[in-house]
Amino acid sequence: MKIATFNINGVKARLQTLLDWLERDAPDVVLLQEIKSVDEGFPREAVEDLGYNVETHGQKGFNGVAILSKLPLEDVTRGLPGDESDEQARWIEATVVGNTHAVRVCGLYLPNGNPVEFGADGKPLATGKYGYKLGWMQRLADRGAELIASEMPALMAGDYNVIPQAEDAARPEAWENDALYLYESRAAFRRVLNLGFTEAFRARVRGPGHYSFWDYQARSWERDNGIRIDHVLLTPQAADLMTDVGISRDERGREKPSDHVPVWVDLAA
DNA sequence: ATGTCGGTCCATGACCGA
Repeated sequence: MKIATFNINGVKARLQTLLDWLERDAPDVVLLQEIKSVDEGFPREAVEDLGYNVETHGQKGFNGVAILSKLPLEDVTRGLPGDESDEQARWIEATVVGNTHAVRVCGLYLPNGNPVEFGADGKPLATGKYGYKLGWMQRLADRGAELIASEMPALMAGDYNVIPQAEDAARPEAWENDALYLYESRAAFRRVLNLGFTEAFRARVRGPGHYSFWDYQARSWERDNGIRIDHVLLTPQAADLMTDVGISRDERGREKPSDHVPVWVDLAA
């Protein structure tokens, strides 16, 4: 069961790019972020024609997540629990019924968190967009703890908007005061890992030079000025099933690319 | 280099978010 996460930066503007990739790569399950579309606007038929079931959690203009699956989906839920007042569409989960296992998959688009406000002491304040990010990450940890406790094969994958370590940025010094790399963001990410999750890519690959995002600006792709912010976190029962993992870097060099590329895992499920 | 995209809207470019 090949499961990929992909921030496509607008499903309508990226439809041909998405369809070409789906045909070429044939993932069984796709967790999409930043569809930037309401549910009714999602190009459902074009994706269904390639053999996918489609479940969306859309929002007008911004955010929006979706699950595409060649395998049956059950028990779909939308929205990250823990704050009824949160109206941003950043979380969707479902159970994928595989040949040998059922896998709970959670697709997430973690808040960017910029701009950050700093206090007189120079320390970041947990206010505004950065406060929303940190609060969202606490709710993520709460949901993650439930998944760990379930003792089921499960994963949480998506655009985490967190650079976990210096080696995950071509120029870490450029991100020092950015919400993607501030200590509190990385600490919150590590708290989620410490619940018992395996970060799929780093379970297999070490060292610098592995990125999942290159900004459209300043010739970032041409200079390989990237960051690794799209991650797949596996419960122990899912990690035991992992047979392969990768980042589809080449997608960034194609026609009309997203600024992110797919990150994928293969599970023996 | 305030650099590039995608989306929205009382649009024909300004703004917002990333």
